[in-house]
Amino acid sequence: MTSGAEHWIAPRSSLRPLLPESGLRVEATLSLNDAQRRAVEHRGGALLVVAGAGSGKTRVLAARVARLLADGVRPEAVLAFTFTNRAAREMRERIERSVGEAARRLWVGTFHATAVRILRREAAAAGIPPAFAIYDREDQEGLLREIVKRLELPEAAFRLGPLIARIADSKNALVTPDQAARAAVSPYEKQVAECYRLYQRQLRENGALDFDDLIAELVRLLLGDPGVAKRYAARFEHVLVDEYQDTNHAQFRLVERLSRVHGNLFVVGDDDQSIYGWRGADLANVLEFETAFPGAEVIRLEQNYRSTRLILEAANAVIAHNRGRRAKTLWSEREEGPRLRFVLAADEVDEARRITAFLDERRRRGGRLDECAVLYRTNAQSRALEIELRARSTPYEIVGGVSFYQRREVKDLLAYLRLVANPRDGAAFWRVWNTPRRGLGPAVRGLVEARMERDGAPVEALRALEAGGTLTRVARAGAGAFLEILDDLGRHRDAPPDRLLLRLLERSEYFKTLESDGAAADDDRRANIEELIAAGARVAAAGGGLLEFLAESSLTTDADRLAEGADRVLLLTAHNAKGLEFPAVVIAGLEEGLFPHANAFEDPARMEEERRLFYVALTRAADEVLLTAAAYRRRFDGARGGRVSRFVEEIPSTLLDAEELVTARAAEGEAAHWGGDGLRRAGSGARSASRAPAPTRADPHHRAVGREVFHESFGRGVVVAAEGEGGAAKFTVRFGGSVRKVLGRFLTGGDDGH
DNA sequence: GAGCATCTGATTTTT
DNA sequence: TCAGATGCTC
Repeated sequence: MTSGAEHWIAPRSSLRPLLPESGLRVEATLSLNDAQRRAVEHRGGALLVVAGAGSGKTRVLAARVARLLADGVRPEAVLAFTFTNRAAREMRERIERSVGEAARRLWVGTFHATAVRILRREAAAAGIPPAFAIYDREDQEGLLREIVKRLELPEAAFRLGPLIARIADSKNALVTPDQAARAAVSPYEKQVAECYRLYQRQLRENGALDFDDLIAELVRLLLGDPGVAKRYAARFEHVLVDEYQDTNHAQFRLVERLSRVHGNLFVVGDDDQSIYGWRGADLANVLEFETAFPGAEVIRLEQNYRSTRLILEAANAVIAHNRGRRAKTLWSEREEGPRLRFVLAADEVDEARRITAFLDERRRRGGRLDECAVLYRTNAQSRALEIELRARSTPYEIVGGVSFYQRREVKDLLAYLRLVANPRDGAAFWRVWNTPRRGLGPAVRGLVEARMERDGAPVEALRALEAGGTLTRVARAGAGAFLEILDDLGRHRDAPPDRLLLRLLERSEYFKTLESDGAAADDDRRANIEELIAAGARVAAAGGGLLEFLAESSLTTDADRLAEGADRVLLLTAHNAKGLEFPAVVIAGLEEGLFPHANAFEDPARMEEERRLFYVALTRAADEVLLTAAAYRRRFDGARGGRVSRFVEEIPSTLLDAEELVTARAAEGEAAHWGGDGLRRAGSGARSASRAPAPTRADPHHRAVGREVFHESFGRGVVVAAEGEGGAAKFTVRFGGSVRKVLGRFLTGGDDGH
């Protein structure tokens, strides 16, 4: 088990960090600056390292661990928490480079992976099945959908998303269903608490834990079982935490419990990079570190080794607008570098075009695509970019979105394996009991559910029904076929996961279901299945089995699958970009309502988090930054125009090279009409004056785009888009700082075509 | 029970 | 715009 467990915490060999920092090749401790060295050589006790962006925190963490080992600390006495597998992998690799083999015996992993590792060992004490399933978002939704239905709650008021978020909040705060019920005041809160209670019962019956349970159950175990708690706290002489600003209350308690015997707690964090408040991250863990751990010391790392001075200045200026932070100012010894560029595009298509043009231009200067990343606030923004990049044959790779392990075919196959590991896993059972089709539907489902009252596991309930005489001939045959597959797999449960998958494919004739779909989609699916098999083989090669494979599939995200080598631009959310760096960074969609997102408008604390997110995005850049916004953007509910993001305005104009979309008409000398709030800076940049006319498109209506028009109440404006014919024609017009959709007949001037 | 048409809600971020 | 859920028909 131990060697297997190592695997899913450890890196997959084919993956490498995207861009090793330049100082990396130098032997770790040789090149440390004074503050870094003080951190690495800290005598022990609690230490908070406030590490600004690009200040070499990963290096410090790795050097710290290497130092501990050099001082004679046993590797298995060192526990290091990270938030992403990528960070865990990187840390382990760095340590391995300086200390070699011993690094493998360290406990380095994400909070969740480490929690799984401990919970599997201590399942009996924790009162959970050792082969517990790990439920993802989809599984959670499945359970809660049933519960909302059963309680006959109004679906509109009890949407799954907010419901899951509330339950997660409770778990992150270590609040049990009972406590939630007692604390509930409003009828709504009471019903949420009831959902939570039933949900938790369902999880138990399924032998499953959700993500938040992994941490919460471990904390509960450590708090409730002094024996176990003492064993682990005594074992880990040194506890380290990366990205400490992202810890929530449950994680704080976990860290606090585990470090209490030896008191050697080494945490690294940057309050300015806290971007997971919505996931329960509590900035107080950083801001009040010395209170929580009396006698704790604090060391600041403020020298940035990544970005040019201008980029850093811009980032400092923006983040200075936040109040709740530990004051610090990053500085760099690097050159000044070019100014940051800002482009206002007409719409998201134009924006994508400008970004592609930027990439092309950079390539002409000799740059490589894999030095570039396009960052955005929401995954949906990738679509317009993709279309344009594809049209221009510019290679790209999207990180995030629908991840590999969420693909239908992958989840289907994994559901079979989940059932082999844990027959009580209802979510997995209902997912595949009739996939591929075998004549089992709602009628039989009712029978199975009734029978489950007695037999518990759905697999056993179905078996009982099949053996009995109640099923129709078709259903009976279907049930028999399904059970046969599960039994067969069960007999080979100890086989390597890839063998198990191959056996499953053969038995279930899963490929046959693919043939009914379109050929292209089929090829995709086949490729995914092959990749899944390869993943299984990798786990097997590392000594892991079924459980390790399933854990890996649950705890691995798309961001962890970044491969190096290919020369392509990376498309990813700002959240996903944390911890990465690139010579050139594009931040797209810088509009009020998008970045910062509209949901943060009413809440100053959330607005500060948006700003931190922008700060994170900006500080990913080493040499070059392009900021883009679209005057109007198509959304699922129609066209929407906005103002340029306040974050752009917070960058001192001396650092900004503002290149704006100027219409054909305006180029003749009336650029002022684009001068809305965020756009006032026309002319501050060297190349702002004469841009090409607004983009033309095949659609004839777009002849109006770029025209200057007049509206009775809104005044003068410029058309950014048009649709419809004649009197029904609608125009999207930018009036000063705002963009509105208006009917053509209310417009005058320059509008000859309609 | 399967397959098709229609409707609806979603888009904030993820271990 | 689109994917998934729901409802209807065979």
